[in-house]
Amino acid sequence: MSKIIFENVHDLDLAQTLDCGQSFRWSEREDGGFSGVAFGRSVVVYLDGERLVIDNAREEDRELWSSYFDLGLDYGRIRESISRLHPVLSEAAKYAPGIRILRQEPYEALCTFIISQNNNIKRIKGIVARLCESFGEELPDGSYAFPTAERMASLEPDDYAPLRAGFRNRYLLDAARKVYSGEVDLAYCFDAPYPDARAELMKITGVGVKVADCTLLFGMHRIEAFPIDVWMRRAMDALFPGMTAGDFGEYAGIAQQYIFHYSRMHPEAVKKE
DNA sequence: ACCCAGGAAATTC
DNA sequence: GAATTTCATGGG
Repeated sequence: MSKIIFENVHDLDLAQTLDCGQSFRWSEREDGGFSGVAFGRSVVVYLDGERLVIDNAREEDRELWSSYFDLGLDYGRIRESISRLHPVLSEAAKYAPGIRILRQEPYEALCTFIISQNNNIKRIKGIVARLCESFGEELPDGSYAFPTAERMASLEPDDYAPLRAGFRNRYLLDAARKVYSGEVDLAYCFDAPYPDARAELMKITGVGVKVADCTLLFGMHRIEAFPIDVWMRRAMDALFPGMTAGDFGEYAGIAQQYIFHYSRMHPEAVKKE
């Protein structure tokens, strides 16, 4: 195992990106790095100036990690572009300029955002951790991969009880079975027209518009997606009255992340009364 | 005891 | 059909 190093990395802040509610599998270490698992690889990542270091990684996975952190996209340019759309959006973008949209595993994004509904980030992380420890493959360092749809589809509803995910248990099972059987085609969602991709995911019980949008944004890198949850609803009402998802352009998903993060950091600015 | 949490299904009007 | 209630669980 060795280090993969990416030079001249801009517009990346690991805390803003890994701890902003798009992924639930990273935890910050004492030394400021983050440890986590993606694509069945357990690594530690940290920033050293403009060098992004992926530790405990294999050199052959260089492209995988470049893709995961979306290093091919110029976020500085995009931020300039969307900042011109609205002055408040410009403020929000300035507040967390290091957010990037990760390219997570589609099935993992699907499951974690099913778990996210009517839930909070701290508890989501706990349920996801128990899901991986219960049904995911154990990795050499003792951590766990995200479970496969095949494994999850083979279980019975009662097997999900230890996750303490409540009413979401049957949603997870339905997602696993439809993905494993091919009834829901995740690969199709990468390139299909947006409404069709969304409809494909909504064939799953427990997947509505918002969970579908999050899955498309964080699992299929459909950055035109603009998920609206309770925080975004408040922000839209308070800061962008009259505007809709379509007004935020082809990079709406990135704008959405700036707004979501800004709203959570400034609850008084968006909460009514 | 009550309210809320990166919602969606089930029920009721 | 649109509006309201319910759904588990845990923390404040």
